Amino acid sequence: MLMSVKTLQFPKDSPTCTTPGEPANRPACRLETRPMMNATLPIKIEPLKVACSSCNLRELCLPVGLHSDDLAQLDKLVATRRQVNRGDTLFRSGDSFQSLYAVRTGFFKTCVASEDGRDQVTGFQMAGELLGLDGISTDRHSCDAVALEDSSVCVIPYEQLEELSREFTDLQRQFHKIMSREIVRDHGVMLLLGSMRAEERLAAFLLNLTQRLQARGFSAAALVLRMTREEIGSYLGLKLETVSRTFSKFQDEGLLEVKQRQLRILDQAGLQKLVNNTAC
Amino acid sequence: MLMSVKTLQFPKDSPTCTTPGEPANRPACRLETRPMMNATLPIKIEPLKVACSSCNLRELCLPVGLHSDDLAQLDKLVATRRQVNRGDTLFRSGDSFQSLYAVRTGFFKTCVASEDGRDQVTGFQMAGELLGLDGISTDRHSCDAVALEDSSVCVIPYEQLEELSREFTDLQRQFHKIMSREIVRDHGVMLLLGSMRAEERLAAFLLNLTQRLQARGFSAAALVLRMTREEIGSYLGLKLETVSRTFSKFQDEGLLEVKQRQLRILDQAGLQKLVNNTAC
DNA sequence: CGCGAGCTTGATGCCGATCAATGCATGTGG
DNA sequence: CCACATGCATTGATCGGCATCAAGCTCGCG
Repeated sequence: MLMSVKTLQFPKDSPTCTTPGEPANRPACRLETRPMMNATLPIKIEPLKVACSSCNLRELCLPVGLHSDDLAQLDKLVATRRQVNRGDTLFRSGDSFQSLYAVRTGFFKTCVASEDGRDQVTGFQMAGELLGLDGISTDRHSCDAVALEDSSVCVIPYEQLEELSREFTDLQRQFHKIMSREIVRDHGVMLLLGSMRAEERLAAFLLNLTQRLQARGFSAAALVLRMTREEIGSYLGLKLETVSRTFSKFQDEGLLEVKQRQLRILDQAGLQKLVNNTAC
Repeated sequence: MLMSVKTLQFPKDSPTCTTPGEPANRPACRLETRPMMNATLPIKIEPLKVACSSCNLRELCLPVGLHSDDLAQLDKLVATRRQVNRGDTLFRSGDSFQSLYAVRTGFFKTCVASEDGRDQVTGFQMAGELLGLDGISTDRHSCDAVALEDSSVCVIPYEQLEELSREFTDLQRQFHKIMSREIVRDHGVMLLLGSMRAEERLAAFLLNLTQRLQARGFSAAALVLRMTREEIGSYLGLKLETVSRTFSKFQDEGLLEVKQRQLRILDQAGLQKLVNNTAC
């Protein structure tokens, strides 16, 4: 979240994707209220044939900028999908690292934990975003990835990705850009956590969220939060009460309409101002 | 800084390097007090032949795990050094991205800025650490890298690195690990900024610093800070007064001996306890 | 209907920010 | 060499934003 922060509102890299418009968060992201179970059921591996070349996320995901030859190769690599139900983990800290995952549908959070129990949400991932980059460093994952709604991911075996990217320059380049972008994003979050006040943090968070939804063809104005106040708070370095109060404040000021997890952005410019006009 | 935080004190990846021992921060890192000038003088490019294969940092830097063939290739790639004097910038946010840099001697900080002027130190880099990974994502740097003492870096032309890493699996792997490690480190900093109190932050910071110095053969007990209280504060999301007060508190408690920038760690275990025992 | 998870809202207190003064080391110019 | 300026660090006094503690509320579900 939060690219270089200079570009909070208009990330340079947001792919071109026409935005259909209003109908509040499309039903595509369904949030049926099902029991939130953390039980680790036997993992469903669905060897459904999925072709990157025909995926409607290809302009957002790993294949960005690849030509048909390369894409055909990538199709061979990304052969399986995996379904992850709400509340289930895709991987946990300590798990051995084998694959990266591209979110196909659904929504995830990643979080790290310190041994004394505290944990910190380090990001929220939606369609087209990659999960698991943390695992490359030590061949073990260093965070948990948890589905916040029923989701499916494309499995990208890492060894094979390395192999393929030795052959295809464009794929190599794209992969490196994705890793670098994650680093830049993280720096933006550090800036947020290190120097912004509660209102600014929440405003920045909301703007970032709507941008990313918009890039995926959703309305920029209406959205449904996939995460709890506590998860937002963890991500932003705030307590859930503060998040809640700040939502209420924004509502009082006419910036937002808040009904539990249903949000409507009424004054985007007003939110943007909050992020910029700090001290003054 | 701050790897996965689980491993704050003993990072798995710290290379084996015998530690010579006591003599307080070796004079190698000299800090002659020269005028702190920010003027951008004509950049000195020193085409000194530097061989990774004979560099005493090769067990800490990009060459980790490479065999002699690969190393010979890397030597061709990394042909130039660049001197960066204290206060000068190696690169700035917005500069076009061409190369990565490996710190050879000296000490750097990197910082990002929001357009309203605030800025945030995102890291401190010492010998063997890589600078510039942020630039890959957009072909422009997204942060400033500033030398905190007279330093020299090895210039690693990025295009050539990509090329070479297509040829040499080990180099590719090592490079990916370095990027991933940076991501993991960033997550650790987020945990710190999002959930720790001032004392814990400073303790974690000091422990991390001494670890890294130790990995480079310096004493774990005595060190000279290369950065100001304000820079430490920026990195840790605190004000300089808080940093100063916390140093004093640690001193009162017998954990440290603080004399301006000269530090002596008196009770490492005590600091470690602070990081773990939070709310407890 | 009643339970529970998640959300809202109020009252209070504390940690760290802010404001301000002083100290200390270094460098400069008379 | 001293007086002074400058940059950085320390320390105190005060203030405020957010955490904490504590009720209630809402909504979906068994």
